[in-house]
Amino acid sequence: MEQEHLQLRRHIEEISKLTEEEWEFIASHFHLRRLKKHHFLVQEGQKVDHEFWIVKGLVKSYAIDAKGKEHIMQFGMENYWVSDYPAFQFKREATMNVDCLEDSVFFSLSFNDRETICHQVPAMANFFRTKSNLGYINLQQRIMSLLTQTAEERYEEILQKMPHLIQRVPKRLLASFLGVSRETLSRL
Amino acid sequence: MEQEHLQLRRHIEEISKLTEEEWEFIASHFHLRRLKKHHFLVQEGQKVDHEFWIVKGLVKSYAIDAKGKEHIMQFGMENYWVSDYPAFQFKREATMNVDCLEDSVFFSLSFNDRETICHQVPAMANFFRTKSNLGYINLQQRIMSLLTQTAEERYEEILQKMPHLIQRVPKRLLASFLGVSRETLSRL
DNA sequence: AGCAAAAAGTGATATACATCACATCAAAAA
DNA sequence: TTTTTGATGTGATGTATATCACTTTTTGCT
Repeated sequence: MEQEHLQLRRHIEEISKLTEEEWEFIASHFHLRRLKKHHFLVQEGQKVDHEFWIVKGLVKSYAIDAKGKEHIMQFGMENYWVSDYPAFQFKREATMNVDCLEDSVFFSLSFNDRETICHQVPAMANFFRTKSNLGYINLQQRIMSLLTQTAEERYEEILQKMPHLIQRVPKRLLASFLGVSRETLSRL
Repeated sequence: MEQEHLQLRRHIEEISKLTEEEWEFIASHFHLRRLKKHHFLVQEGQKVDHEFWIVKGLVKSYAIDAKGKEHIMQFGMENYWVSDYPAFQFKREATMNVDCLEDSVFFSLSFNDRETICHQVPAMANFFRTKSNLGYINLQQRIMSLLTQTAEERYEEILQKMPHLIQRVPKRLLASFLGVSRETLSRL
């Protein structure tokens, strides 16, 4: 089995153990893709049929507001799941973009294939359930930090909690993720 | 079958159909509870063994910051799921509170029972998976609104999208949910 | 290496919003 | 009903952060 598939299997089995048969079935629905820096996994206005799991590299998902300003929803690095989830879930056109900050390798999984997998392999329903729960908790914490903390406190916290990410991301984008202007961030 | 259980079954079957046998098994793990206004479902510092599904009434989940200010994570009304999810998931002590804004009736479900249900009844793993996905999307949208919109825009939006909720919640709490001071909200 | 483009730093100024203080009004409790 | 408590409104003032304009530094191309 190739390196990338092994990595995916390990990621899943951290939460749900699989039989060989289940794994074969699951793996057959994931498709390996590669994109260079600056290329898009999801583009605003287009259909979003897939979610993505990053094998290697770094992407960002973000929306552009009325004034043309970019607001970052998520950074996706190794072993992260990314998409424009509202569009993915409701089969609508993307309102977000997802593009590569680094040359990236990732698996893509279609909505229908994910549903098939979850209904055929109960362990996978539980895997995605758990992942979604953890993502939910993560977003709750981000909301709390937006409600309770100053720009400076949020910056300090992310420096502590995601030191590896920080080194791969320009401060301009970090500022956007934290909801601060790049000038203010630069003065902290 | 009592009214409350019927309501719960309908709620689940909007997403996943159940056999009679499955339903009986599931229902046996939910416990009906009642609390008056101002009483707590979850209290900061205590263990959080349960999540709750509101049958009737209204609750809020919130954290208190260093300065004693209350920040609302969520309002939970009829058919909403509520808990201190970080504490619930990781079996830690609550950092949030959940209390009743109105006299309330709700089901409680323990973490272990939820896991049991999800592993015994695959349809329920898919039910909770879907619910969690929808919750995740909801939180993403809230984050985007915190990053991109002014206090006024956020207020207008919630007035439009949740008119029924607005009428049951004092503006003071709405302000806290939106991340604005009550004085500012009053001037919008 | 040499040049263009992007990132980061910094001063001056503007502004959305918070905070404080107090008045009014409505609703629950005694 | 009277009293108390909580909710709401509003002025005066303060402050964190945005915005604009420009410079310096770093990175990526050719």
